[in-house]
Amino acid sequence: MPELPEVETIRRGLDEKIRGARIAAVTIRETRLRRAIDVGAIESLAGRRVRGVTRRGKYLLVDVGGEQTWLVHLGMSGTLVFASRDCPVQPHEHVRVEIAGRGVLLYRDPRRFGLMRVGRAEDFAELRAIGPEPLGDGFDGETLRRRLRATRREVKAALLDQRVIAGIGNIYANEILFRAGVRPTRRCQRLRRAEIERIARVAREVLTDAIERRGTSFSDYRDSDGMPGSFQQSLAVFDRAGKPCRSCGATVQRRVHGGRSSFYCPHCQV
DNA sequence: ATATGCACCTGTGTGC
DNA sequence: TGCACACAGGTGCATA
Repeated sequence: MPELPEVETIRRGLDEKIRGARIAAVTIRETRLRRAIDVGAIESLAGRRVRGVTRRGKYLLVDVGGEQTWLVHLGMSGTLVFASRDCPVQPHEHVRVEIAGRGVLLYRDPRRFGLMRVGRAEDFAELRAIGPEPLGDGFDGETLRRRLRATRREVKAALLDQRVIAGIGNIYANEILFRAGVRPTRRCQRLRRAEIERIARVAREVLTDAIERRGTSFSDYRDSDGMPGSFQQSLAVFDRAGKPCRSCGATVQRRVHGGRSSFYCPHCQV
């Protein structure tokens, strides 16, 4: 579910709520995520103090000092919601982290595609190959061009590949390509330099706008306050098959590639 | 290298 | 109302 804007929204909320606080206790109710939770490792968070919360792609990194970091990926349906200390156990609440004097942090994940572990940040294999941050300093058309020109893949598949660029998922890949005027099926090698420049530029625009709107709550995404985002109101093509393009009125198309839906305007996107 | 299919799970919406 | 089925924001693996 959550892509870069949703994870970033959660990061900002959490950083504000738990930075500087001590972790009082950890309760694990369900270990069966995508990979089984290492109970001992997660329980070792108890007693540590939160230094800050950062993000890499769709991963959250909670620095708890002593060279240790709590790594969390929310998968498709994960949420990290901050609640009061007396909050009753919620459905699909797999992990509860008590933050001394502040409240509790609930990790909920109905589909259990998420992941969490504790270790040294530089040892996390899943972070090693992640591509550049689209909102990072120095990300531009040239950065993206270098990573796309060598491949014959369809451009949407490349944007979804976390090794090519960090944090983009199915919603934002579709929205970025719409705003850039490029069809999802275009081959990377055949893209004009100006098109790649546009993709890089609108990627930053779309992701920035979406963070301002606190993410897309197309069904069940919630931020760390349990509140939905509002970027779904700004979606141009995602989940709008059969509806008129907001720009030209042509009918938005849906196609499936590699098991994932692509949405595009046949008139606005070339 | 790349494409495809599937697997991991639960929940929701749709059509019959 | 019940049931079957399609589909969902992610990732990783096996296979061709």
